[in-house]
Amino acid sequence: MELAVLGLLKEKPMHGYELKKRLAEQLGAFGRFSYGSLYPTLKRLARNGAVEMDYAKGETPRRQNVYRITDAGDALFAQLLDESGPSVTEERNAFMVRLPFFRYMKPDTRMRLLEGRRGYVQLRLTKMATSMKKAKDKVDSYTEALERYAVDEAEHDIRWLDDMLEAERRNGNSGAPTPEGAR
Amino acid sequence: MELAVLGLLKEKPMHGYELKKRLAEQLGAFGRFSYGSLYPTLKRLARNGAVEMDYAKGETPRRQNVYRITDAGDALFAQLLDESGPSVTEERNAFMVRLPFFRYMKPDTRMRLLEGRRGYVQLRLTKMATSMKKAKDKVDSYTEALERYAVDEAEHDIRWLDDMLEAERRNGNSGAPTPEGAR
DNA sequence: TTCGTCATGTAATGGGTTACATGATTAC
DNA sequence: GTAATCATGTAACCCATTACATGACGAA
Repeated sequence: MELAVLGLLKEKPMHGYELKKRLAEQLGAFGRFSYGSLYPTLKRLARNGAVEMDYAKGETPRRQNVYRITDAGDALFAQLLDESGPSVTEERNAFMVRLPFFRYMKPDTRMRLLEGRRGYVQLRLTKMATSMKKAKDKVDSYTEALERYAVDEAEHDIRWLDDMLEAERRNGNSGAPTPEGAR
Repeated sequence: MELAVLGLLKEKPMHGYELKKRLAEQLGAFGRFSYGSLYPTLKRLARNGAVEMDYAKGETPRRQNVYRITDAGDALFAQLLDESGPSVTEERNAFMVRLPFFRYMKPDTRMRLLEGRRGYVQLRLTKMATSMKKAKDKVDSYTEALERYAVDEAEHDIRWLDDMLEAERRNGNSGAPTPEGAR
């Protein structure tokens, strides 16, 4: 959430309501963003100096409370992008929420995430194949539908990730040095 | 989490470790289940009398602490399945986690969920189409990839849900009465 | 004897969810 | 005038995440 808010504010200053709309529009498929978490997040970020409001301190206008990202906010955002650990590659939503901000990443962070996600999805696919062979015929139609869904999605994801990886290598010049034995 | 644990325990009594493995196997693609939430959940369920352990009270054996669902647990499970509100149709993972337990639902609860989810996905699809037309050409390739992913998924989901709905109507005899004008 | 995996938990921390509460402005 | 939507927040409650801590058992 913090990350998404900072990323959107990097584009341009906005007030909470607008932020909420942008979040719903762009990331609505990969997470829910309610006022109950948005405003506290904004408050927290303001407390830490990552964002600032444009109205004179002291007053609390009821309307259009615009937030602007600060240098500290920029730094925090960069750090959040860079620190992305296993939870980002293992949770689809966490991964997807970062996608619109890939352009702010260093090329090798991008590669790390894409490859990390691909590896994870591939691993899941293997595990699913194994466990489905074991439990074969013993599942009802709903579980079967779930399994089919999960397998289809994993295969689709891998194709999709491969496309992105290829595009990344084509123009991006990766960031990873040429592999050892490849000269 | 509670729901998933109860659902698995309905199949047969299990200890925590086994439960964790089953969760990872069947639902790993739609949520992460760690010991840090599993054991507290089990504890909570035990406190509320929804599950019971098989060892003599007082002792705490270090090994194979088997949990069994009680009648109260059955009731709680049924209630959780039936109460599924908007969050279940709006959050893919919440929906998917329920899928293996559809067979325990009343036919009309099943229909409600399937139709609810379909409606929600359809709505998202429409909204995405609108907002993409507005922001056309102004998005970078990563955002574009995200949008394509979201649209593809939504379309796939609708086909998948339609298949399930059709199957449901074919044999299930729905539970919904024949529509008014259809005689 | 050491590695993997079986097996069970706790503690702190933090953040999300739901529901509530309020009021201005715009369009019909 | 009234409904929709713009706009901002708070409070309580709960639960998930992460990291930590421990130890037995089986196989190599």
